[in-house]
Amino acid sequence: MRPKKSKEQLAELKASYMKNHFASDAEIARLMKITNLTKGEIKKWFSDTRYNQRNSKNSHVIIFHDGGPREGSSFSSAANTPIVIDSSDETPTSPHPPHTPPVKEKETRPKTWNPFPDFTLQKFKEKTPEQLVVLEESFERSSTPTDEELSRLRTETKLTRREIDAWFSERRKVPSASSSFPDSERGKAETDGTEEADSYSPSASSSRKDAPTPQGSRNKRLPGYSKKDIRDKTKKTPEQLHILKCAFVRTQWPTPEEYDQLSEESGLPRPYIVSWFGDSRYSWKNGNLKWFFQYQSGGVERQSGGSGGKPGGGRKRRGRNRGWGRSRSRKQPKRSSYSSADYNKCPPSKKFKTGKDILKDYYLKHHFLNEQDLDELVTKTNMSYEQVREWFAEVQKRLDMGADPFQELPTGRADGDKRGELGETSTPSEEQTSPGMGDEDDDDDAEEDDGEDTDDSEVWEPSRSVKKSLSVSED
DNA sequence: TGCAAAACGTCTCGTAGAGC
DNA sequence: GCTCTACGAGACGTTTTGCA
Repeated sequence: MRPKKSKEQLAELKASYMKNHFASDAEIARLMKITNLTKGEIKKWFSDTRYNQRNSKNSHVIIFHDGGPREGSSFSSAANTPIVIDSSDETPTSPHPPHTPPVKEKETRPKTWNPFPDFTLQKFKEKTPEQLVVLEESFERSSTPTDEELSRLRTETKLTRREIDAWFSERRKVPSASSSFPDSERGKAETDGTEEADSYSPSASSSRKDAPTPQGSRNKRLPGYSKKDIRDKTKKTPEQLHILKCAFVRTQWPTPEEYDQLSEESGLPRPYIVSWFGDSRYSWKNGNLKWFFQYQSGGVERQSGGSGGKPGGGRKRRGRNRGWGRSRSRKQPKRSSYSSADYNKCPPSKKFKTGKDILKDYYLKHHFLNEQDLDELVTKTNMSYEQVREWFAEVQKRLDMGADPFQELPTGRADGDKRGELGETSTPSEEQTSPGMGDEDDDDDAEEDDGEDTDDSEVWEPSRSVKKSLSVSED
């Protein structure tokens, strides 16, 4: 059961939303007091509301009546004022109401972590000693709370079901509270009034000294701990990193099952793994993932301390190819499936099909790139939009120069040639749209991808960044 | 049963710190 | 200075839930 927010809570949230679609810290603090919701819940509500309003059918003009769309409870005085919302969603500035300056979302975001002294616990979704007592008591009764119990816990602790679930999940990993939750740690947590107790789970219980602190979110800034302490606690071991890196080389978008599997394999909490993959993708996209090629080239086998092996020469693997924009209608992309054994052995790349031939065939047939066929080409070749365009541009260029247009053309990583041809000279941004596309089991995946991706190709569109770069290149 | 709200999972992106 | 890593924030699409 997911308890809905009460009318009063919604009214307050909506009233606040009316004033500003991006709640300030002060406003959130106020809402937290009034609504008894956590900061995360409030922010989530704002985020979802912005999103939903943009996507709603008549999102250009949103009117919150008193008490909201359904209920007629009291509401703020500003509630009768229509709000014009730009639903273009092209920039993060759109959700801002007219009376607020068009500040970019990223600019509104604090540059650094901003302490929130009065609401530290909520801010970090950390649990108070009282909450922990309730949770512990419940856990002692049953390690797997019923829905009823969850609801009760939620009511009592004011935590979200997700948080409670996560706590139980982590708590179950701990053999016993006494052994896993050292007094010193508990004392610290309690005296700090932080959720260190919450983090007692793997970090304190695991023999892996670097095992991080899980509990749903990976981010736990613990007052009383130095940043170094925190980083040390959350730092992954070389072995764990190796497992993750091997998995990353295989696929940059693991399935949920694979995340689970990796979590088991590495002993890391799942959220950490998900985050790590996200970070790695971002680094990869920006060309900052130096270890990637070492792993991909097979130069790293069973390493025991960071990346090693022979450098360079590897092909990037396709994870989620063609750039998966935020606006993409998101089915789960086709992802590789592999056994857990694969995680450790970083299987060597194998030869895969080339998208070059597809492009060549297309070119021979049409002699130019028809924009309408771009999606299809991207799908078939496992190349990015940019790469396809690049390929055609190169053909044209070579034709203009009177050279053989098909000799060693850049087909990107779809056929593994890009590394040696364009890849070495391409900028990270040039590579960003199709991380590691094509390669090894893409031989197989490519076939499957074609089918599945084609299904979603109707709704897929390149990410904003891709679109942007494309439009630039078009210019 | 259909709709709307809420929850959920995962994404990208920017940034800071640690280590080399 | 560079690379890697961790973290915070918000966006987005899907699923679940509650209610008329």
